[in-house]
Amino acid sequence: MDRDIFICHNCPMTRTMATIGTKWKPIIIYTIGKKKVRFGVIHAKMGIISKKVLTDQLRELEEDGIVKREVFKELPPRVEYSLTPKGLELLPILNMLTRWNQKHHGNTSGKDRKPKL
Amino acid sequence: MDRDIFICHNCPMTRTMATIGTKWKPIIIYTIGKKKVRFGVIHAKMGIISKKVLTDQLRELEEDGIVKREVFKELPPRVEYSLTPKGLELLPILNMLTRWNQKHHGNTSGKDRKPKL
DNA sequence: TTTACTGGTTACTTTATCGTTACCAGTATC
DNA sequence: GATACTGGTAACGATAAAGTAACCAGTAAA
Repeated sequence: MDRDIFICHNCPMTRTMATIGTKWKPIIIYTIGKKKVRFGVIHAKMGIISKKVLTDQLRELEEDGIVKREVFKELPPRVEYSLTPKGLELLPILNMLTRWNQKHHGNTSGKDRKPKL
Repeated sequence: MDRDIFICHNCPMTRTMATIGTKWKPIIIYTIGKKKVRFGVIHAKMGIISKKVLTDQLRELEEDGIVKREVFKELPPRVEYSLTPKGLELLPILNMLTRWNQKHHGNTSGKDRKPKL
């Protein structure tokens, strides 16, 4: 349901989660990093996301000004993605999150809540 | 499906998202903040999450050592939740995320991707 | 005796998100 | 002519996540 009136609706954390809080977006941003990468490379690196969902999420990230999409008029098509300045500001924050997780779990801890992928 | 072998599985960002990347967890952590709050207060402040899901998410956060749950032997029952030291380390990072969002959207921008709540 | 309170639990339903499959187009390669 | 390439799109199906509704228990209040 689409409720417009509730207490937490406009709290900053809720809005932030709406923008980048989906399952894949932080991982996509993290995968792109400071580079310019092609769609196929992102897809190969991420390995398990479907092409359809990756396309959808990249579109939303582009719409939100987090990711820049460059189309080269070639065949077969070549499209490169990179983070905008706005997107680049997220990287250190995401890195802090991953360092927090690593500090508390290490890289290969068996006790991690396993990703549902 | 539960796939055990893929490229991005053990990347730190994926593991981090598995731990706190669900829709509600960052908002719960943000709502608790530095205080000790009762279940009913968290629920009232968040406003739209169901009791069942709030209970479930708090349980997982407790299991992951992010949230501390204190039961007082009273009737009707009184349970207070607070962040553990591990959980408190997340707060500044979540605050950075919300500041990033506010910097780029402001508090009431109509252009935000609306939370699907 | 009935209602209210709190913080749950459970079975089932609904919604959101993700994935599958087939298709597209235009060049290059075989 | 068929296949391969890339980066998509669309319709449909599957799964995960969230929500609903009813229930629980034991005191207190009405």
